[in-house]
Amino acid sequence: MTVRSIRGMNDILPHAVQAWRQLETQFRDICELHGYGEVRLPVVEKTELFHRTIGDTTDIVEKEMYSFVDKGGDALTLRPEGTAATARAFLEHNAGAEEPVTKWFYMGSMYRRERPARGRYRQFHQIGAECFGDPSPYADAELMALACAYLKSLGLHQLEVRINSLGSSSARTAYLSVLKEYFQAHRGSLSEDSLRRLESNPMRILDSKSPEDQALLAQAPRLSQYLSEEDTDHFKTVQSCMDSLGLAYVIDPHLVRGLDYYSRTLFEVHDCTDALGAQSAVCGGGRYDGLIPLLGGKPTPAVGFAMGLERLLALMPDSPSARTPTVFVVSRSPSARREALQISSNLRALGFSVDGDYRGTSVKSQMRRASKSGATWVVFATDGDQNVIEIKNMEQGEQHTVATEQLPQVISGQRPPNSSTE
RNA sequence: GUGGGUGUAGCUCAGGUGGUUAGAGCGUCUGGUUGUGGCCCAGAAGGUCGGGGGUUCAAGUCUCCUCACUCACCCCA
Repeated sequence: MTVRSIRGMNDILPHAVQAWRQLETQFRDICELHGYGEVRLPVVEKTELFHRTIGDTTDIVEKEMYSFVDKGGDALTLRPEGTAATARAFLEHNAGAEEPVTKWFYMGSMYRRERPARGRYRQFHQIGAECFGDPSPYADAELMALACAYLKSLGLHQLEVRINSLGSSSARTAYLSVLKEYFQAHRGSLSEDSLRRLESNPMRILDSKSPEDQALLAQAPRLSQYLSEEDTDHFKTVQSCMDSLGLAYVIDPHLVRGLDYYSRTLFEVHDCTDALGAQSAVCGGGRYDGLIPLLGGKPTPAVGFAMGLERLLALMPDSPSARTPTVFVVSRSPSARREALQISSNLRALGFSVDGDYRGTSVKSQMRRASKSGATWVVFATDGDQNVIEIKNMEQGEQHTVATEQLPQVISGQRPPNSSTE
């Protein structure tokens, strides 16, 4: 048996990389338009970082992390997400002391030992943006605007932005106990999954898909009733900002997060087509004013989001591979291959993209490859006179003999080929 | 993690009730007259039928296990 790649960890071949690059460069551009700077952080962190930020009871930490002990005895983990490390770096470099507001973005591979499915892999790629130091609702709105601008720039339109507010941690604690009480009182009619969630993560019951739970959910106490006046004002301002920016959204009272450090604004962007199946969320984010203190920093407001590139990719129309040379060098005979190599090298030094075929196959075969490559010019290499050279325009089918020294100008279109042999 | 579906050439797929050298299209390669592409034509290469056990005179076809992919759930972005 030949060695195969790890389950859930995929190769990305040249024809696909084109689309990946588009996703990445587009994100860089949009982030920089919004005043965000790129950070590049390690793929491996101390396991403790994720225990402290994500929490010990979540599925991610409990059973999905790639954790190991290295030869020095340190407990390390392949990062399962990007926010924890970004916050760690923010604190480690004391970035908050240099500037009042720190706006960073990142892109990279993340690792989670989940069961692979469409749009979900064990090595997957996320892009994300985090803003530290600004508690205002305007920061939330700007961040969502960034996310929307990015998705729009990719040509994705069938999307829905869902927002909700979790309120401050005190409001949420109060709500949580009421909610727990409510579900306890009706535990007989809860689905099996939700019964489990009642112990591990009661808020999660709110976004249960089980039909058995729906009736109960409709009557469940609303988080919005437990928000403080400041929380409510904050959320209202977020909404009015979205309105004035012309960004459509729906308020989803059942939108929740399992993690404790989230506060106030929460948002997700979902795909409305069925292209992703059950994995319809393409972007998730929100405010996490409680995160930095978990890492030992002083209270620092923060908002951020992350998107999975595999899911975005699944929504993108197929783009043609763009590895198209402008010149294809054809060797008239096997002995002309040395000259073909020389011509290619000279043209490449001038910045032309050049391909060729040195296998010594027939001219016909080389021409077929030249045609398939999409090159606009074929240059014929021969053993003979090196002062002139024959070239063929593959779009018009015209063949010309030009002085070798004029070749660069002709193929770049700066000088018309003067003589024609066909 | 739970439950379903699928797994045959590089790719997309055919291969009723088990029976001789496993097929097609696309792609690749070589040709179709003396050195030149895209269309067309011909030929060739390429498969231990995901892997391993079992039943059988005989298994791509039945059975068990295993691996991979995929869908739903779970979880998440």
